[in-house]
Amino acid sequence: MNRVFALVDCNNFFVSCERVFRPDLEGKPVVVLSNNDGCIVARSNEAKALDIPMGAPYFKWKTYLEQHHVTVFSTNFMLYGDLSGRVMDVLQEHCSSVEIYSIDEAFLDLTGVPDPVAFARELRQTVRQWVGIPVSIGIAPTKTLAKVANSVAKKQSQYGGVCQLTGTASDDPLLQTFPVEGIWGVGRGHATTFFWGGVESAYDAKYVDATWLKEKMHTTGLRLQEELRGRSVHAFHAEPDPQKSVIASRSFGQQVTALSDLQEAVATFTARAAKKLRDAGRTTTYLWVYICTSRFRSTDRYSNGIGTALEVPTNDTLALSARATQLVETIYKPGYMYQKAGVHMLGLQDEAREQLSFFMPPTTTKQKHLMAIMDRINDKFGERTIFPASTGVAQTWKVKRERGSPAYTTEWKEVAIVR
DNA sequence: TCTGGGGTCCTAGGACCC
DNA sequence: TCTGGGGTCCTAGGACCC
Repeated sequence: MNRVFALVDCNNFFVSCERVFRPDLEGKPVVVLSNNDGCIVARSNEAKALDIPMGAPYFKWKTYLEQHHVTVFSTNFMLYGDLSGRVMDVLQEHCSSVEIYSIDEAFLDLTGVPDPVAFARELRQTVRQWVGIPVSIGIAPTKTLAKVANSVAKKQSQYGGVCQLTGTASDDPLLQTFPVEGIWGVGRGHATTFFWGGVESAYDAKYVDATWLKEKMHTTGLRLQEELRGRSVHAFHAEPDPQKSVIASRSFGQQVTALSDLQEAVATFTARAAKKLRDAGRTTTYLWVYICTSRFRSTDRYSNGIGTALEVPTNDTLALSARATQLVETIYKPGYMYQKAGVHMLGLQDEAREQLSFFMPPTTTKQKHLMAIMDRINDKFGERTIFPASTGVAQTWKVKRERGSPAYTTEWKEVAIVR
């Protein structure tokens, strides 16, 4: 039996989240900035109509935004995460098989649903009513086609937010109008390859010679084509795979030069990543640290990273911070204006599967207990209520966030007040 | 002055072993 | 002086995603 997938995608998600609490901004241009107020990462349709590009640096567009009375928000991840959870709850309530794909997207397995389009229309209404977030839904026998259908549903109002593709030749007229670079999995590199091969539309990619495709894009290309032809290659994962890595990194609010500042920042990011590990019940076996100057400056650039395999898998903040600050010291070069630092933890394992080493003692019960207490306090009273001294007190490198909306749903002191 | 952050997957190439 | 080939594991880096 043919599978039927749906892709539910929130429209302009971060902007829609802000509008839930600012209904006066409905119909008006709104953008949301990335961390550090660096880039524009979400735009309302009205902002898109003003030709404000995705990823544009804020400082370059500030004047233009003011001139056109665009409302600007700093990023508010607590709010977006919370509303995302509420959207996913609604989806899970109406469908038994949901794969959460990102903060604003989920695949549903609608195989066996008698009228998927009618189902999707109703679901769309429900999410809008219950959570206040508008969504678009694409339906198809493969994930790639569901993505295409979703994109069409979002951009062409005559579809009313729901579009279905079948995986047969009846898709072809629509695929002819769909640019190849809009396909899921086609980025800049593959788009260039397609361009030189004369492949312009999704239709062209569907019927292009498979030998050529394999030579140029290897299995990635072949899989993409299979999916466009209606044969499902990308499996549906109702249960998420265990996470394989965690990253914590930030650009600094202002550039720093001192080793001690970098170590403080790296210790802070390490603490954040280690907390993620503990929350997920995972440990890490490999720690990687990097520091770099701004990639936009033309001179005096420096970037370097270094990693180390850990003798004993751990998620202990103190142990990891100590290693991380040592590593920073080995790659630090004085005289540079550092802009960013980060920590990657790789080779994650299940916490329960503790491996003993001949050379090092296992993480002691005492250390685990300390971490548990620290987490409990910080979960209850807010991040960094208590923290290791290595992560610093002044944090001169801390991010900038000048136009933030309140944490309406996750902080009692900031809940919306009805007048 | 000011340009995001967190992930996954794939491939190439080196090290090492037999 | 002559100097193989195949397999596996690891890491780095590219490409892509949201």
